[in-house]
Amino acid sequence: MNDKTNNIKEESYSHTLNLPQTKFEMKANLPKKEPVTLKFWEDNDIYEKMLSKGKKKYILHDGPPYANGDIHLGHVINKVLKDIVIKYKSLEGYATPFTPGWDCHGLPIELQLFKKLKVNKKEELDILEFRKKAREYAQSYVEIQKNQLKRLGIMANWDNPYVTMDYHYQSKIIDVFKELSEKGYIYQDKKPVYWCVSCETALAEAEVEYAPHTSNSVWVKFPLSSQKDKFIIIWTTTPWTIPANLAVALHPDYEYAWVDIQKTDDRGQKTGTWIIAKDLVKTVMEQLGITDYKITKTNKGRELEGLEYNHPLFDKKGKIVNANYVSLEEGTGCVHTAPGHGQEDYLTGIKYKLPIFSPVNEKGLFTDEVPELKGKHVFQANTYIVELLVKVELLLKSNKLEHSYPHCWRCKKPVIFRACKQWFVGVDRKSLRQKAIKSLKEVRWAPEVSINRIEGMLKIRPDWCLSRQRLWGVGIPVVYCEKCGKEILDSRLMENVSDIIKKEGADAWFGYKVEKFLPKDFSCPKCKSVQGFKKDKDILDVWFDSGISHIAVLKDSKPIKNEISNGASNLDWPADLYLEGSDQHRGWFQTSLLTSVALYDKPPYKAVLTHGFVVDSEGKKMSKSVGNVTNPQVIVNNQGADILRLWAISSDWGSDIRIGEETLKRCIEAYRKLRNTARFMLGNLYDFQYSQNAVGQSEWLEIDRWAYNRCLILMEEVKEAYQNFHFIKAYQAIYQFSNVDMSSTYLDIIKDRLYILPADSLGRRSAQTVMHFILRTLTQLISPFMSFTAEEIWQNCNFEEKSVFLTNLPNEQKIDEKLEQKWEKILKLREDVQKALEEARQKEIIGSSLEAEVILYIKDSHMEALDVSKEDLATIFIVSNVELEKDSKAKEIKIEVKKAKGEKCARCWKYSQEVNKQKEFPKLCSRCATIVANSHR
RNA sequence: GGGCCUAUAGCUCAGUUGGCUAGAGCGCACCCCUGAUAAGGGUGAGGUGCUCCGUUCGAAUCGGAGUAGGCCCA
Repeated sequence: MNDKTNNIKEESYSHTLNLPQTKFEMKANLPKKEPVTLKFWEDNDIYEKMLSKGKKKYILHDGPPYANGDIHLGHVINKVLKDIVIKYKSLEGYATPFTPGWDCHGLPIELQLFKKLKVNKKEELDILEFRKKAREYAQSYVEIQKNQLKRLGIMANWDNPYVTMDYHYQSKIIDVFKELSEKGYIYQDKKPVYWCVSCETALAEAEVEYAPHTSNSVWVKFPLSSQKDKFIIIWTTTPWTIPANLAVALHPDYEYAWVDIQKTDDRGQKTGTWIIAKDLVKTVMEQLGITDYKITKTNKGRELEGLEYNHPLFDKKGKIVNANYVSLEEGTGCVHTAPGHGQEDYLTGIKYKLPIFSPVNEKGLFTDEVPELKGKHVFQANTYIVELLVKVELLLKSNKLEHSYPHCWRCKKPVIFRACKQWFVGVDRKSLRQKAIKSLKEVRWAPEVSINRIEGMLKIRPDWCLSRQRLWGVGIPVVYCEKCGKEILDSRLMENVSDIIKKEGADAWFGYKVEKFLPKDFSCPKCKSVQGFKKDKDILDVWFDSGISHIAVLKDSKPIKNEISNGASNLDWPADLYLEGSDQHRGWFQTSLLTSVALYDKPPYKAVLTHGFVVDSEGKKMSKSVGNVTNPQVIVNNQGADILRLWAISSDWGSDIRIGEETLKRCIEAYRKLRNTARFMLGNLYDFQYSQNAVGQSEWLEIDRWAYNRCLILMEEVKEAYQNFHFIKAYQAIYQFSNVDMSSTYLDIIKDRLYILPADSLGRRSAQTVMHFILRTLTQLISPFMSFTAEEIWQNCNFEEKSVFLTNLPNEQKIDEKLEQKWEKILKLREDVQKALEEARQKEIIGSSLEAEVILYIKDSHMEALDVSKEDLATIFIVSNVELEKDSKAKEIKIEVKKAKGEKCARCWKYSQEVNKQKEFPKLCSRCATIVANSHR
């Protein structure tokens, strides 16, 4: 060892400093650490204990995701936002029992199973066997999704979620159906559905696929009733629906022409005056090969509304109606309307109170409602109807047309629209619609404009069709009299059904014979028959299942691990908050509202928050085919759940939420910054025990009081942001506090005190006391979103409570406005000084700021206003010396930067003229010399 | 096609009732530090405020038209 290295060793005073020490690693390694934290929460029942700390309750009612598939980012944003609300409310001292749910019945699961089991016709199935498999399938996804959600750090009543296929829940569904029925909301009517005549089954939208199909397209004259030789001309590709024609729809705003056909052809068919949309006259005439015609007048569609015509085939009348969906893309602008055979036709039928006429049975054969065609198959009937039309001289033209047409996904045969009897909730019964709309005002909507959306939808929504011709769901508890066909809504019967389902599940309805459910002395209310009843075969719409969750879950809640949570886990009705994606305006928000207003006259929620959808970095929706889907599991496994949670809170839920590479990069950077700031504080608290080392507030140094004050201000900001559901604002405030107020200002300034001063000195303990408070508060404030990391911080510091989630935010303290104002000025001055320092650095006068001496030339009047000693200013600027000079010419303050006098102290690195002037520690300034000397004794 | 909504720096967001050269943090560039070190500090450069038209003394902010995108319908 030569002299030089020996010297350096002697000159190094690092070992005499209080440098930070912590086991809290800089590198997060979240994918590895998070599971450990999860286990900690689980082993210590942290969630259950968390519930027991508050008396006031805050109920966020979970909207049930569908039990199929893996968790995607939509689930993530939704559940993380919920978790943030809950954890924050808990910090405020509320008990926040949160019971997650799953929607388990319904078509998607059926379809998955059909694929898996290679089933062709559902009639081939043993229904109970199938339902058993469906239950297993749903259960398996409940477990899969539950684990994925748990992994995200969502705290909830995971051991006892609500699943809509629970026997208890299923029986509740029947109970609500019964209550609605008793109040007169439930009725039966017909409605068209896709129907495969080959499979003899109703098909859902998702079971229909479009394929080319050749149809008979026909142009037909419908004679007006009151005016001779005047006709309205329709065009259709499904002649077989003409027998069910009840109306012809015109667009109210389009011009319709009365066209005189001049030339009489051989068959005498192309004569008279025809009504056709004006813009289509030319096209239609060309299609029909007519050259000689004249438009005599025109009318708006709305002016023709109500005109009557004679049905072309049968002795009945139809009328002209208006509909906005009428287009001029093809046909004549006059749309043949058969309410029993089309979705739009149906709605028009409802609007004009037309019967939903559908004279076709399940095999596709005409019924005796049309005697002329009885027994004929609809597809074969096409030709026959064309012949009939020719016979009555009303057919203008017929040809083959290939177009896209719905086909059955299983047998690949073309499907038809056929009206079936279905059960409905009458939205206009007992003013339900008006009451529901009125009740919207009692709810706090976030964002506020979302009330427009649900109100708009509520205003135009049709009656709620509850029947689904499916297998996997809760049966409709209704029977029919076989003798007279009467449908029977009977409360006693429904009670029986509910009781049995509660014990055995909804399979019972399908498994037992009808007699099992009939009450004593049951008879048909119409024909008084006492035997011969059959069950309704349909199941309830799954939206009904989830729409009653506020009843099944909130009104009828089951406590969890009661001995720990002290009963606080019981839920309350109505919920404080519903929080779902914006698609639920049509879905769950609405179905929940309707059931609630119908039964209890008020909404099931006090507030509703609607968030946008997750889209890619360009704002486009994610889709497998485009290949822009981000998989949350990948992020969790590579970066950690806290990164995703950070992304969730740093996004504005009010509109679409973007995610992309850069977004995630920014989240990771932000995460590191927050983590490191916390790490620094942890490291500097290694020798601090609050009970032994804390300094009373009155003894704190001023800058410590400032930092404390800033932290109080932050809490206020965060609190207000949360009250407004403005999570991102809370996050940004926290982040900036950590970054600006702490990392680059306060922590940088107090390093000197922390490192240099004796461990137990007032200056150091004062800083630590405040830092302890700030770290504690900051950790609490990030815990709703950076839950894993917050817990990790907590476990690395000697705070009293077992977990950050068992704490409350500190009581409200008075904010020192005066101090804040004063320091605003000081920090502005600091900024200016830093600019001056940078200039000096560019000129190579200084490198580190401690190499500088700063001279402030201050106008006389400002001298007192500054109210800080030059020693404090030097500390605040992190320079070696500050001199204050009065200067009457200075505008306010002029800043000059010089190379600091003296030499660098080997210990504190400040420049001082005292260095090299002492015997014992020549390389040190007097402050350090004293400290080192004392520590040697 | 209809209803509702969104559009401010590379990213995430602020911008009260229309009013000073449109802000913040991050990122980026450059510099410093090497006792928070795969860290920390400083300075700086970035914006046709989606486009066009209009109201106004004055518009990111109000009105109209359009473009792009989202959700829900059709």
